[in-house]
Amino acid sequence: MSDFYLKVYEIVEQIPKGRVTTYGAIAKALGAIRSSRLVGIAMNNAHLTHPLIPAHRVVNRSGLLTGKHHFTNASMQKLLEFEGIEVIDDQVQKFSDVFWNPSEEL
DNA sequence: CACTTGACGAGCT
DNA sequence: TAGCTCGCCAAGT
Repeated sequence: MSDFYLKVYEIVEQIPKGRVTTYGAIAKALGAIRSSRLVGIAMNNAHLTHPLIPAHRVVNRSGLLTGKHHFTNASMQKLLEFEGIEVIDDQVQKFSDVFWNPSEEL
């Protein structure tokens, strides 16, 4: 397990309830802004090594729920709405309001 | 071992 | 404004 993965999990675990962040923001917080894809890959493995990780709070830069197909049981949208985040058509509403920047607020 | 794919994102055309 | 290209790199075929 690389440090990158561990750091990704560390950050994702700290996303406050009712807030979301982006793959790119996480990558940036780790000092590898161009490796945002790796964050996605990390999330892909996250459910194996860190089953309780709130991956539903991580969306792409436009607030789109691109990873919803990876959620087998509970729908990503349902989880977000349960936390008070408005989601319409896979798009997080008021995205800029609920956005949590790990490099500024961590 | 080589090639493709992908939970991304920024920049260029 | 919309679409294309490239950087990045792990994991699967």
